[in-house]
Amino acid sequence: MAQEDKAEKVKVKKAREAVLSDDLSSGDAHLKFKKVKAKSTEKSQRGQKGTKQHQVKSPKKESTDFEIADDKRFKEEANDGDFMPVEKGKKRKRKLESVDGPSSSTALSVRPKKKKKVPQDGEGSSGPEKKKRKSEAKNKKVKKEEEEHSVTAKKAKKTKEEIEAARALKIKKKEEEEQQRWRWWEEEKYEDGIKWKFLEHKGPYFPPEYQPLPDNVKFYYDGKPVKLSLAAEEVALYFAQMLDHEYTTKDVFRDNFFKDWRKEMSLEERMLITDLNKCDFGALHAMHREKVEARKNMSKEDKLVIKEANQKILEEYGYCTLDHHRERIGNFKIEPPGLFRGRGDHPKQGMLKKRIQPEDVIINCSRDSRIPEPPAGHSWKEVRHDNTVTWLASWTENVQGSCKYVMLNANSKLKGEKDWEKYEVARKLKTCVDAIRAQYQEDLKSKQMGTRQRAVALYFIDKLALRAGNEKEEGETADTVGCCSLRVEHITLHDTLDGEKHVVEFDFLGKDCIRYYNKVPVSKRVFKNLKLFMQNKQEGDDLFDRLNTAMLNKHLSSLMPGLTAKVFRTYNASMTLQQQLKELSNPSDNQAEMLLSYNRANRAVAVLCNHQRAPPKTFEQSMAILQAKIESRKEQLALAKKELKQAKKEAKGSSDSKLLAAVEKKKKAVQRCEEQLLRMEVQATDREENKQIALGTSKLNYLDPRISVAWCKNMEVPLDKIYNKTQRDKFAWAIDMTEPDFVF
DNA sequence: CCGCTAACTTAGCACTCAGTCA
DNA sequence: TGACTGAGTGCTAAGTTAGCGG
Repeated sequence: MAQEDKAEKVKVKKAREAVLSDDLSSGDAHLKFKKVKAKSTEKSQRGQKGTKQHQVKSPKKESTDFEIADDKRFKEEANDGDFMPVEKGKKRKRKLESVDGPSSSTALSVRPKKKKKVPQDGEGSSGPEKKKRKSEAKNKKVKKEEEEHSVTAKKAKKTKEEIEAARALKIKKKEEEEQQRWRWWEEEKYEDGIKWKFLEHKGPYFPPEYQPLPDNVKFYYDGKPVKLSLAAEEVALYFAQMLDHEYTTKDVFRDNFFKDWRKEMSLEERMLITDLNKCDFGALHAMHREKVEARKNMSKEDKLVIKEANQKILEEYGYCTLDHHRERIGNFKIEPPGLFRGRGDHPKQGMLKKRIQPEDVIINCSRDSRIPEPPAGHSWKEVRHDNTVTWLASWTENVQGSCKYVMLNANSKLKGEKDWEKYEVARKLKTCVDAIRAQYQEDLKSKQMGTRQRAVALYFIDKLALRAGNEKEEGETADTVGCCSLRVEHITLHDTLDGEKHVVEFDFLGKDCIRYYNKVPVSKRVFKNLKLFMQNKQEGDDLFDRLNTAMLNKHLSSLMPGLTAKVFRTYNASMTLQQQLKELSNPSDNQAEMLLSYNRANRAVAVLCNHQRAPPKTFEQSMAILQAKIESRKEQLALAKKELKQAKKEAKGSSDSKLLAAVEKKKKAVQRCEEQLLRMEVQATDREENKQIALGTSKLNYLDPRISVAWCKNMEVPLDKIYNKTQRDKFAWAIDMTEPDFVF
């Protein structure tokens, strides 16, 4: 009944309708004002270094282009109207905490192992396994061929045949896959809110049970060995496993861990173990390291065994049947227990993330499907049949109290359709963005403070691609902000800076504690408004005290159905890509140059969206190596030039063909050297530019794949140079439907 | 109106693996 | 031949948004 009832109650989905038709009813989001939360001010060390890319005077082409283009859009207007005074929000005092780099995570589960030893190309093997073996066999053969020059002709021929066979099989496999692909984008869409009609799966896969410590591995407290209860021992091991990591030294982490650990202890243990500093996890830690080491050094056979076992698990739990089609599940494994690692300065870091039992899990599937069996001796929390949602299983996580879901893979219909829809909404914004921009420019003069704040916020969201910025509960998460939650300490106003007028300097931690640092010249009107918003406020006060995301989004949805703050990010990202591709790519370029242009366009978007990454650990090192290569190449070039000169001198006046040939040879050597040097230098700059910019996120989430597909078609660049297999699967809909004349 | 949270997208980092290099 | 490395993949935290119920 849940299914039917809920289906009936389903409200009109604006975004969806926006895709399909133009007559849309707007949503009925409620206005809301939350109590302003106090927040901490300290900045993370993390972003400090890597923020050049956002500066106004950036030397990089891509980062300035957007701003120049933008500045044309935003015409300066004079004179401000008068309006209501600023109401000061009530704020609590903030606590000061230092922030450290992001935390990392270490999977506890056994991972698939690499498979080196390849059995004979078996006719018996099947599925993906077969393909892999074939290709591995192929590689092996190629190597062999190179190594052994003396192999008999017969043997060489056979090898070639095998390579040919492997290639043919690969192509065949590809075709098969293509034929099996569910071309859902050619089908009619379901009525609103219905996500599926039939759903069957095996339930989530649970991590293995805890294996107690062997007797010879002991935990010591205050110098004395203590045999811990199973529950306490398990949690102790979580901590011991992380001992190499920096955050086990942090007070917050240690305190949280110790508090939660004590909850798992027996009464006696709790009485005895009262000080974390007296705990010695050394033996546990050593055991863990040994295990890791042993796993690394496992024989190929054993690794293969593990790999095959994982393959089996994937086959059994990794897929579901959705409306007659087999679809891959994204995260079918229940998250293993461990210690919570938040990002940045998270107040809950170190807390125990508990083991999820089947009794915690809600299953969602068709009533008429084979209901998944809970593990032996267990039962599900609930089995429901709700086809208005896309998840197959869910549970509540204990640290933050939020829901976790098992959902489908990105290449599934459910995800693909939603993605497509997202880009269609963004494209629709294109048709009314001028009007919206004009409107908020006008709103900058409004008599209503709220309206002015909304206008300025919208200006930031549009121009700088900031996130909406929901309020967050203090003490629950790290102190990060987005547009609506900006506080006065996050911006600095400069009447003039570096020769530019009305510059706003942003410096705050955004999602994932990634620092956003940017200096932006804004219009005089925006600047004056900001000054006004900051009047009589102090650190910790909200910049937009009359605005929140609900109000903003409500307003946006009245301007265009389906429009929300994040649509601007999608829209501006995709527009930037399209623009940059047009600007940078030259049809006469070769493929390498084409790809460089694509990457640069991609990079422009990543910079706009502030997608950063930690510089690779070996970055400096590998950069030094490259630099050394460049140097040695330079020397080679100098030498080659010298030799050329010498050869010329020798050949001068002579008509000896040998000498002339030598000159030609030297000339070519110089040329080759120059080319190689240039290529290396380009590579070096490219790598340097990319040092802390992550291209993947924008490619995966913000760039309409049809732009890239059309570009590839137009420029005759093979698509797999741009998208890897996973990405091609995810964007199958776009690859299939896009014509070269596609315009975002 | 308000607070809460379900549901879904977006995000960066850790780890693996295949190919390459010394 | 082992060490190294970059691309690809997995993991799960951290956002956004809509909708519900009091």
